[in-house]
Amino acid sequence: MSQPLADFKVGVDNVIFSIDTVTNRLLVLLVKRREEPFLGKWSLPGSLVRQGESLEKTAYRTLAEKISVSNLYLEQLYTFGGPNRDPRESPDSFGCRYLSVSYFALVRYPEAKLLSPFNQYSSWHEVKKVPQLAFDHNQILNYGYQRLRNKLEYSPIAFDVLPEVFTLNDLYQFYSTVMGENFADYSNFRSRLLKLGFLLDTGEKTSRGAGRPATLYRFDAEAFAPFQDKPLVFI
Amino acid sequence: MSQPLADFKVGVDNVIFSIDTVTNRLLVLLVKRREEPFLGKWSLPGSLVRQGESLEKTAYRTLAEKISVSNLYLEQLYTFGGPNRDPRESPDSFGCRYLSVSYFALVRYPEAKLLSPFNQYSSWHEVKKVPQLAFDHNQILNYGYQRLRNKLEYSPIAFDVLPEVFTLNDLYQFYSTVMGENFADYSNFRSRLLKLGFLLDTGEKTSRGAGRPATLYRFDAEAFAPFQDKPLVFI
DNA sequence: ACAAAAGTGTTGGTGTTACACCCATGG
DNA sequence: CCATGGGTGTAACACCAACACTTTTGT
Repeated sequence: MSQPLADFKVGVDNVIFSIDTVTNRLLVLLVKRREEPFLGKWSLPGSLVRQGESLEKTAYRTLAEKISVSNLYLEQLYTFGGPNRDPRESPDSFGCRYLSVSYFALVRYPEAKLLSPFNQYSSWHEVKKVPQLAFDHNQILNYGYQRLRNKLEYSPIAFDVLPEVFTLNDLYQFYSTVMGENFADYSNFRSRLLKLGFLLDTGEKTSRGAGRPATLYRFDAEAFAPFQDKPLVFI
Repeated sequence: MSQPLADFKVGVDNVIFSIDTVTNRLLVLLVKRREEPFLGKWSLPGSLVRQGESLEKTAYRTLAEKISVSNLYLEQLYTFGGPNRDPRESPDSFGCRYLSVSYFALVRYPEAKLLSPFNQYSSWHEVKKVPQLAFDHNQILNYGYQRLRNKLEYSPIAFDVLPEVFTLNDLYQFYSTVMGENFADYSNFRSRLLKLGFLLDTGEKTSRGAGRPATLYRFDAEAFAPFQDKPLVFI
């Protein structure tokens, strides 16, 4: 205990993803900073942890302040806490460190309406075209993007965010939007997922414009259980 | 900013694994607590973050205080920070929260000698037989164990901790000690790894007692590159 | 010679890729 | 009747599990 300990303020920064299934774009929610440092720059939505509040609760609150969410997936990402990641922690500001516990979220796009008081300052950005962000937020975003792709390959998080019933094409669009160009061919994606057996045929069909009507499926969480941590699809 | 913010002390807890290749046991380093709370209980080695010190640096320092390490793998695991995880944070202790950023380490066993001043209070424990630990450390340990198995399947971390040159049997023992009973058969493990082509035959042989001498191999980091994030072995 | 350790091969089955093909509907 | 989107099938190939087998050493 010879060395002085660091004092910390702990904040939560959220990487909130959403998939616009109409234009097939992967989006991330950013807010424009209204104070120094980095005034006017885009940044990840974040907030400091309050008394008696768990980290996850802080993450959820931050999210709920920006958008109205009904369905989402949320998990911790990484903790960034090196000295000098925040310009405010210069020696004359009491040597206080800013620790950022980052969370990763996936929300249902059509329902994730931006709340009005923040409309001017927060908006969805296409992940491929995000500008330079405040602090080390570009790094956090990249880390989150990687995690998103991993999760999609191994976990059923897509079903947390797709409608109750969906077509196999919806699912395929969703996956290929996130995974990028060199994703598997539709017919193989299809047969692989159906063989796994956790997609229930509802019997209902839906017709979108021309073409044969598509079968609507439903995700069966119980039937999925055996596939925990096993890859669902390949690239 | 209506609600009061939480004050934090930030510590790092390490899950330090090691494989005893002689007895084929997976070990974790624990220290016996010498102060309240949980006086006398075993716990993960941890330390509070000092001024100007990065989280990773703290993790490394904590590790170096307990054992002399030359070769290791270190990565961040998870941040546990809910209220009430530490009994010290009761309302009469200023409502201060203890945040634990956990790190996961894999060290080379034969060289990881315990440093003398701590000998009485720290020791290696077989992972299968760890007692009840202080705080939420059992939870952290389990989380680390899961990560270890994942990492072994997807990353070449075994080679950070095996000697420069090793036999395929050494490698197999290493893997099956961590992965458990139902791990692949030796001959299949062998042919799979050799086919991948990042193990260089050194031409040298080694003889251990009776039996045919084993070829010594070396890990080739460059040849490994294409296999980033792809599974190396199967269960 | 024999046991022990190292290393090779075979076989049946399964998964994956890439592609061609059939089905149902709207205009 | 044809373009469009939905859905099925298949041949070639790579891979994996299990297990039997050969080779090389120490005693």
